[in-house]
Amino acid sequence: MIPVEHEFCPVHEAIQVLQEKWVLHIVRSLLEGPRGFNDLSRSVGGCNPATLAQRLDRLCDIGVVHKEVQSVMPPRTLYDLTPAGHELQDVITAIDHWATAYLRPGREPSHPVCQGALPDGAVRLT
Amino acid sequence: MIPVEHEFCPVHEAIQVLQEKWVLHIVRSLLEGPRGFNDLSRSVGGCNPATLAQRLDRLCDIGVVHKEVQSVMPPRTLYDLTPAGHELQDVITAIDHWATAYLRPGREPSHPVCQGALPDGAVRLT
DNA sequence: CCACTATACTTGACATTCCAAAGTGCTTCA
DNA sequence: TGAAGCACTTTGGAATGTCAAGTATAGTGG
Repeated sequence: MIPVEHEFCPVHEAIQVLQEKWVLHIVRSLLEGPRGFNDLSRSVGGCNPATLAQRLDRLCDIGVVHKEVQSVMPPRTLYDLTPAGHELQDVITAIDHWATAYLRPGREPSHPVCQGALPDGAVRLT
Repeated sequence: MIPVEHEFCPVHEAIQVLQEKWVLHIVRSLLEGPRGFNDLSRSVGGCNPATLAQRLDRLCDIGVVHKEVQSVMPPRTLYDLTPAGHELQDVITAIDHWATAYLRPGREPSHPVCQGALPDGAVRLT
């Protein structure tokens, strides 16, 4: 049940964090292993560095991501998930299951090529 | 594993949809049962009508939400989840588990009042 | 019967957020 | 020697989200 206004609701807070643009993508990438900034940027796909830096800062503050600066000049940094971050695996997995079951590409998906059979009630993207 | 660029990745698409502002909140509200527009707006909490209308349109197109207009004037509408929408319960549940385990309110959370014990690696909001 | 609330939105002006592009100083590889 | 990679930051414009007000009609309380 959703708590009434003015009560603290963990789920509400979690959604606030996870719905920020790129956050889920970032977590998903980091679940595959620690990465540097540019590497992460590529594997996330399409996030500009300004936004990415801001998201990473936030995720550090929150305690989901750990940032390890190996050298400042030349710059070399590693971003990794904290234990709390790793626990988001279940969320990503749930999304994965839902997506593969119900998501179909529309006429012009952002990342073309598709395969697999579609179940009843499949969903089309636009 | 995250597919390489230019391949269709259902998870990527799902994240794109779910990360849109208010979408997860909307789904969460509708999981509790069908609602009218204003009612939904209240239970979502803080989403303005313009954005809400747009999100609902999108979710309809995608096939996650069903809109039933009962009367146009005076206006009376019901929004409900489709079967595909209901399957998002698992995603919300996963977020719920993570949130209650790892999310702590910071010094000034948006919805105050908190309770429960905090595990190792708990996360603080800002 | 009259004021008041509620419904589902839309509109237009404003605020916030996001993005693409370019640049930084230094190292490594060709 | 020169090009590319690293981790970002800065900048101005573009997209996105928000706020307030307004619409036509029915139901409710006094």
